[in-house]
Amino acid sequence: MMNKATQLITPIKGQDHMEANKPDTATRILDVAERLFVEHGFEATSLRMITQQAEVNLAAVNYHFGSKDALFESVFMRRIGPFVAACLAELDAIEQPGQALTAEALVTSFVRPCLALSKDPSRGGALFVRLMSRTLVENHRLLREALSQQYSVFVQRYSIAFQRALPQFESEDIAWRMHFAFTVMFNAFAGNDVLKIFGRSQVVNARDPDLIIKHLVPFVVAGLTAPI
Amino acid sequence: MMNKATQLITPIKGQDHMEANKPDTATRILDVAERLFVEHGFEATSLRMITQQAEVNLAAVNYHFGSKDALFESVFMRRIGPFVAACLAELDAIEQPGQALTAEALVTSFVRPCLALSKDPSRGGALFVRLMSRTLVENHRLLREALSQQYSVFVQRYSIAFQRALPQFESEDIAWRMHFAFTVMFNAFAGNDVLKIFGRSQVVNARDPDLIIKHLVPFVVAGLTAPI
DNA sequence: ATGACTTTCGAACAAGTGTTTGAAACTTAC
DNA sequence: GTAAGTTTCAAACACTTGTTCGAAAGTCAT
Repeated sequence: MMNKATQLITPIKGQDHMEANKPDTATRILDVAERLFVEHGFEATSLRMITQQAEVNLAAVNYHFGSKDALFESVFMRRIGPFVAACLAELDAIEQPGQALTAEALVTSFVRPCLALSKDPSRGGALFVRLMSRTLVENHRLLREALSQQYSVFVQRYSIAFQRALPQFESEDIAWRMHFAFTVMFNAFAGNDVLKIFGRSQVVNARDPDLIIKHLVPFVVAGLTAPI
Repeated sequence: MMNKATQLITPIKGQDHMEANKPDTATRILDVAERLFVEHGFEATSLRMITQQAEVNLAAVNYHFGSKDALFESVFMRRIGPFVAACLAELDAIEQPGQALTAEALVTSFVRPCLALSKDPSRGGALFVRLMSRTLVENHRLLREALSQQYSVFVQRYSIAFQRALPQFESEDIAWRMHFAFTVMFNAFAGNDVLKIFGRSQVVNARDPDLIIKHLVPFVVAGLTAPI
């Protein structure tokens, strides 16, 4: 099986006869798998669905990724790194020592990468946020442990930042409000419309990124800063 | 196959030799299925897992409910009716003509049935809210259509109520805020902790109903009533 | 006790699942 | 051109899935 080193080199290889700029086999599998995992969930997506739509052989998944579980991990890991990095970069920009740190700036620092993601199909578009929201409730055994160790810096950075931005509250209260804030932000970008389950929601386009931000930021900031 | 009429009568039947007050076969299936659907999701839960834990024969599911899809619908329908009724009753109580209608009262009218549910294992406990949050992202083909027609009254009642409680806002803004409010309320009671996916969350007991309400209500009310 | 239902049970069904294998095709370097 | 290495492919693997069926067991009114 192809190892990581060769995988990083292969993009430069031959591929002379341009066939509609068809991406790598592994990339095509990742793209299709990402979409299908979001649409139908992990369990309901079969490898045959993926390989057919990706126009690759069935065995290609196990050859390139090892197993279905490992494929899911690869799908997830391809996006999470850059996303977290983008958030931390935004944090760096607003955490300048002299500058005051507001809750709104913190909310925006998370919302902006979500917006950028939603508008850039080459980076998975809005799919990744939806994938995260699915992963959240599906409670994947593999990811929970793998991620919780690796990306705890994300929560730590935001926790410290929120402590600075909301010095009037105790840390337990802040933790709860962060919990609520990230919940609503994630689900808003994922387009999970709770009210649709009870009947036609009034929100006409719950997945329009600009509209989301316009309404989302004031809501979250107000919730975060409300007096206790 | 047993029809609905007989099903309503059967609870009165024999069952003389008390066997630890074991419930009906159909009820036992519903109870186990509800728990497993929440834990593992619809697709990842096999009929054999259900029938083994319920200590019934494999064919019992198809005999009593017809199919796995129909079983899921039954699991869901058993809870949704009483829950919606409880919310509407709360609404009735606070919508007295003379009385002023506040956003906080509306939030509480939804949160109280959630709390009652969480504390009453005989009605599914917190499981049902978690089931709803799973169903929400799993986007079940069956439920979306069945529910959207039947329970549109839920959304309509709350829409009208929120229009009354927040007359200073346009209906589009209210729709968005309702969208956010119900999103965070549902996920809070479902115990979906977004931050856990990135690392250890600071919220120690995100599933304690009383703690949820204490922190949730101020957050949501502030978000709903924030000036635009 | 008889007969009519209702419910349970074990066994089997066809279809779909993730994974493996070994040979073929392709690519690359000498 | 040859050989080594990489990638694709068709076929099969063992296994699980939801569903069906007919017989056995249980229930109940007469």
